[in-house]
Amino acid sequence: MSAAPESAHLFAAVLARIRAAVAPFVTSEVELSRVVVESPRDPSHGDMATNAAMVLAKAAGRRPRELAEAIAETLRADPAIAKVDVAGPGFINLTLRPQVWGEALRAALEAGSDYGRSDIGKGEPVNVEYVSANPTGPMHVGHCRGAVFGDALANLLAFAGYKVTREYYINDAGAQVEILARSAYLRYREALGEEIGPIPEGLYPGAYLKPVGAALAAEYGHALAAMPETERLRIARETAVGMMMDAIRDDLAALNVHFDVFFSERSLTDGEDRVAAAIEALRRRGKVYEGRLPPPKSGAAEDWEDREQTLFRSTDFGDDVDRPLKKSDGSYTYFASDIAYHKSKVDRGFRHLIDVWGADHGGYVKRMQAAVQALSGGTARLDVKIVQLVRLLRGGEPVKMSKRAGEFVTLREVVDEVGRDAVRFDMLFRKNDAVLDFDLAKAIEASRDNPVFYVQYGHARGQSVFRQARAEFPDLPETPRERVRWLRGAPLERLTDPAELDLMRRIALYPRLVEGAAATHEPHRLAFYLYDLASEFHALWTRGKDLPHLRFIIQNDPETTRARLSLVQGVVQVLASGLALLGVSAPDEM
RNA sequence: GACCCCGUAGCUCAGCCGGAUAGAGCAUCAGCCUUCUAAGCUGAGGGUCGCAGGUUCGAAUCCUGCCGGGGUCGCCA
Repeated sequence: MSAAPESAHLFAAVLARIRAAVAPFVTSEVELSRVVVESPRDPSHGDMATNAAMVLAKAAGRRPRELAEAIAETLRADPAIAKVDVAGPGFINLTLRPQVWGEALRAALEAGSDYGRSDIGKGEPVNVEYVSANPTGPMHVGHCRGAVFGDALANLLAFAGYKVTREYYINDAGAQVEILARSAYLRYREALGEEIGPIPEGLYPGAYLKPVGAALAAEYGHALAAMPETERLRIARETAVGMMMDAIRDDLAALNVHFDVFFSERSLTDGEDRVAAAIEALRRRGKVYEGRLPPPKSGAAEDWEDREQTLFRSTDFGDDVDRPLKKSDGSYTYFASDIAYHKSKVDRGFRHLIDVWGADHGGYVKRMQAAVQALSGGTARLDVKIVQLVRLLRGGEPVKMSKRAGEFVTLREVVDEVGRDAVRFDMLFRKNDAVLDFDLAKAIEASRDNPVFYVQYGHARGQSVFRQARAEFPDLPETPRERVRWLRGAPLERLTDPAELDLMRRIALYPRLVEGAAATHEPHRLAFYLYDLASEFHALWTRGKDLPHLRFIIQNDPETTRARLSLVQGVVQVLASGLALLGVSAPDEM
């Protein structure tokens, strides 16, 4: 960054300089990792500030302010830094030379759609498992948030240099799928003309199984009914699961969500018993034993039966009680299957595991993390992201859903009504672990109230400036890459208005923001950043109304115009990049 | 009974690995349209960061306890 930053990542470049400057005072890497560089809230504190002196003071055995002065002295020699101040308890405030912001913008433009990409993941494999909805019916609106969250997180991680596998766990074993099979078989009889009457209690009543029955009838005619029960239920089950998964895949595609791997629970026990193998592996590590559990503390425990059972020692890893691996009938618990499934992830070489779960599974986090820790000998880490409940509203009023009557709003209905972009952005415009109100009426509103519109409109507005500019400069190219070439050499030092500098700073922040969002597994940060960026752009745009000299296109001043267009291009580019990571389109006009 | 999440302006929410005087939108009030999309923008008022301790140069942020709201618990997936 002597004159021009070698890295497009301005913050990383400055941090590297600070680290170099503090190197003589550092005694351990731990301290160094606490040194951060940030942009201060108060502009009078300069462009960037670091806590280095305060963090290192104790270990260096010097007073913070004194240490700060010493570090400041080194930094003053830096050609990219115009001014260094020591303030408050020991902050080191840096004012960068003005052209640094222009250089950062230039670097952003040259990087194009790769701006913000990083290699903090170092190509390491990371497995992101999300949705994993039971294949017993269509996706409902509750699945949206996890789907969108997982997808955006996977995008972010890939952009941050991880090798991402997007995975869906199909619960195609167990009691629910047996019910599905029976329900499908009933629909098959119905398709053959039999009068089946009301669907019996305990079976799935949904009409969505009628096509499954019809398909079975079309393929097997009356032959299916003549088969032994286990055989015909197997066929009914496989057909039903297959058709449900096709429907789920279609629904997910409507949301622009796609997976690399669909992992079948049944496959764990189909050939060799991999659940048994997983339990055995844990037993070898001394984490499985036969024992008794205390009775449950709450609820109606009338069917509680004190017996010896196979238990996983999850309390060794901070869980409250040890967890059963087998039911009283000898079959595996869901947890046991899940252990085998996560063992598969570890065995496939993943050390970074991320599971996206609904809030109702919150109680399972500890035991699953315990299992992964035990399975991997502590080498793999499982981060479980809980997505909280979504409350579906229309104009502020809750949308009525009656589970008993089988009336639930499907994912497809919501996407069809408000569009994929609104669903995705709104679901991400909130921390994952806080409940979210999703208002169908607001989601399609074209106003500042509606964040997705506001951000997309920022992009469209930027593009419209270029359409307008083409009237003035007929040779202005359309594609981003050629546009950047056309803008090369523009006098960016003419961008001096506070609103322009704000935007340049915001653009320079993008790579750091992406890294942070990826590292903390928090896509919502990106959504908020884009909102802020769009807001600053709208503000600048409108200033041109009052102050014509601030307009992007200046009639007889092609060079200033090129500088301004460079800024607009930066905005457009970052908005497009960020929206793409969130899986939201960036329209050229609205 | 235990565990998880939440508690920040009247409302909805941000607050990055602890940083300097806690931010935005809505709502309220006062303004801005012969001009690149007013589908927008500018400004003002408004907060004991649930409460009480602790950790330290420094706490909305970390720890402990309480209060309030939501969720989960069992060989159900």
